[in-house]
Amino acid sequence: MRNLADRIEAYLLSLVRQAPDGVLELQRAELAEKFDCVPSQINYVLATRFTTERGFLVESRRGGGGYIRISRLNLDAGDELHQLIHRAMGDAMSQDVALAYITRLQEAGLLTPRETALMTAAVHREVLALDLPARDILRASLLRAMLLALLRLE
Amino acid sequence: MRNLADRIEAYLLSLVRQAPDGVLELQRAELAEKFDCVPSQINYVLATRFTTERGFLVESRRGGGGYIRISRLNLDAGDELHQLIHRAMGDAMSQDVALAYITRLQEAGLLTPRETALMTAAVHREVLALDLPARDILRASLLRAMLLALLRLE
DNA sequence: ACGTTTTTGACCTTTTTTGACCTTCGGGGC
DNA sequence: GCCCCGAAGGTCAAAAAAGGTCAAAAACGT
Repeated sequence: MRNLADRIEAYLLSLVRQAPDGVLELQRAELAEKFDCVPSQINYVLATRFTTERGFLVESRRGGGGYIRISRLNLDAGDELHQLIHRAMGDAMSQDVALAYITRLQEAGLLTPRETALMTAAVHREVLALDLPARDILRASLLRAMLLALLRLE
Repeated sequence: MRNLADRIEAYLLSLVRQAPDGVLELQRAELAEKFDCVPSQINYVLATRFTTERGFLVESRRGGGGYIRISRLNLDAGDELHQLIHRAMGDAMSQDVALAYITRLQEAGLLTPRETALMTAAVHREVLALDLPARDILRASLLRAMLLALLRLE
């Protein structure tokens, strides 16, 4: 295989596939050791290959007993959400647009009334008290994170 | 399990759950002995895991016949939610404290798993990408807005 | 030759573990 | 009653154990 990053990707991919619940946990230093590379190479692979766009979730913890966890998102179920998050949504969003998305998701039966209320409240401009270019960026980040969280539960 | 602190936490948690009235009493030295660690490790676990935000009260007594007592506080009525929003919640909140509250509300049956996931995601520091005094203020405002929104639906 | 992707390394942050030293309480002896 | 002693538990900071970030250098593709 061509390069280190690709080899590490292939290795991790095979481990994730083998994992019964699609969840893989490992130590960064150990993996770096195995491939005889610097630890930050692992971060590079994770950042470029195991993105949410490709259907992965990466979490980690520092300190004694730290780890990196890679899980596969269950994509079939929430495909509509996934599309929305990665294609339609830009990295800045006005309140109106955000509310329109939320409403649409509720109408599609993807959000309960309580969930809709929650998200609607979160996205309001008085809550996100920032000046304007920043506020719209924060709103997009917030909405994306919340939708991603739902995707992860499927 | 990954590390000592997590193992001790799990052990204590299981004992507290088993205790009929949610009160557990133990000797620090004995527990340290059981896990083969220094006694102050126990204090570390208590300080980081059995906090009031997570719904625990820890008391202790020194000297002969000394002990450590862990009790679970309960958060039942929606009335508690009011309290949380108006009083307990200052105008700035760290991620840890926010997560602790959200977890407690879920445990009290006031939030569904999806609502918990939504709020948990919203409150994360990578999502709220601001510098520090501002981030904690925004987080408090966001959490308050989301909880109020749920309260209004009742 | 130029832009893009990969590789590397220096430096940073978070979390846990450990140990030296301190405080409080109860009981015995005076 | 007062003092001392041993039996608890408490505090704090250093060391250790992870993982993260960022930008420069190298390699690659066209």
